[in-house]
Amino acid sequence: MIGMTVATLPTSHRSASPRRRAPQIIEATAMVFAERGFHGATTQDIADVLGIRQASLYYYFSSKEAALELVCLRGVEGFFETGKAIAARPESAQKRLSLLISSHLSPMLDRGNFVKVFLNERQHLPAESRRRIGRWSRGLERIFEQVIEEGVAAGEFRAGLDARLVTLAVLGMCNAASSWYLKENKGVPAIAAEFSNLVIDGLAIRPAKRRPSRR
Amino acid sequence: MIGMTVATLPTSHRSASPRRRAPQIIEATAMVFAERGFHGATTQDIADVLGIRQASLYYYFSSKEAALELVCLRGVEGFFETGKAIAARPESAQKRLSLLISSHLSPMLDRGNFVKVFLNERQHLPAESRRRIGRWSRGLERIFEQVIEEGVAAGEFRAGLDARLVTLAVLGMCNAASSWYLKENKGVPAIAAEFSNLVIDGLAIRPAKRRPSRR
DNA sequence: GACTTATTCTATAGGTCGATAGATAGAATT
DNA sequence: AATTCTATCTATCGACCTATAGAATAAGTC
Repeated sequence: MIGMTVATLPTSHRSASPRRRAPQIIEATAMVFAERGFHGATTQDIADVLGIRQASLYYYFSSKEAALELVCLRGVEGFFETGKAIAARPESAQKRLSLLISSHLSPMLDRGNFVKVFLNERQHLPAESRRRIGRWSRGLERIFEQVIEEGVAAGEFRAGLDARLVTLAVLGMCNAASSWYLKENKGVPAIAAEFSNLVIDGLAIRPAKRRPSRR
Repeated sequence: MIGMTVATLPTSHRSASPRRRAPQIIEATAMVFAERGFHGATTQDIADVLGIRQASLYYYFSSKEAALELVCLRGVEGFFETGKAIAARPESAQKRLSLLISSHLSPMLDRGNFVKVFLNERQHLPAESRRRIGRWSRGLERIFEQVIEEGVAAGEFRAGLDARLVTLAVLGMCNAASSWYLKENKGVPAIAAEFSNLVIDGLAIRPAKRRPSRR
């Protein structure tokens, strides 16, 4: 009664744990979708990776599209919430934008395939979930946009910049990382640092950085 | 004899002009591939756009993959040559990088679908043409990388930056435009200008560019 | 107007893929 | 030991899709 095995919290009311392998199945699905694209991948490909029969997959998802939805959801979860939390911090826009970039890149590390599938294959989701996820996506864009606008208002960033275009630039830059992260041998922190420097300070050398040393 | 119709230059030695509609067919193909992806699109979809029968397409290309190759080739042609010419100019690295960005964005205007298909679907090309096109792609990356390195060597750009990461950032930023160019209502020159400013100068206000206003 | 070439059509073969149905083996529960 | 549940299997259906073959039409050309 005190709990013999570690994790047997009675999820509902009976039996052990259904679909124990679900995480593994979805991981393999993400990998295959990332590699070949949704329509380019077959359920047979996924089954091969797992060493089970094609039909057995349907114990874990009801359709190929449903599997895509699962993968995409794990590809986006957290982004918005984290972004919102960062944007609300009482720090400078520069600092917050750096943090946004960094937090946008870090999921590449442990869920790169999920993110990649979300970015490249979300267009193939059934209409309803595509719209739902699209709404989320626009929300994240707005977070970036707002921080940038606040930076302008606070006198930190150049006046006259197009916050929308800058947002699209920064997101495009970060999202592209999903396509080369595995090939290039760069750590997420290094990428985040380089991107932040680029976005905040640009490439050109500053005449004077931390101390307007006079003159 | 002086030329009744406008364009009847005798292409080889006999008859009129074979495959007159080829440009139109390839355009429709690019559009459909851009919209649904290579595997998501069917040859029937393409035929529907053109108002002809599915089988009639095979008068213009020998296979669906061959059609993809045609589209991808038109999606990349010119990029490398133009880039090389710009890199060789006797101007500052700043100026050349700006020009590279601008020329990398401009094909979005008239061949957006081709570029988009190249960027998103080239992975589905048959092995040989994929490698060939991949080699080209790496060449363009090297052009950006070199201009950036030259900028560092010339003292125009920050020392210590990772030219590879900056290249990937800039290309990612530019390439992303292919996915939002039609939705957003921004002209190519405006995008190019904003991106150049971002990359060269960053977002932050310069402490003192031309006149250190005091303090 | 007969001939030739260019373009599109009809019909269909052949293959692949997603999905369903029902059986089975093993584990857990009673 | 009997029963229930979990996970996977075998077998297969129907739909869809690429590609081919060959007929039919359109558009000049002699």
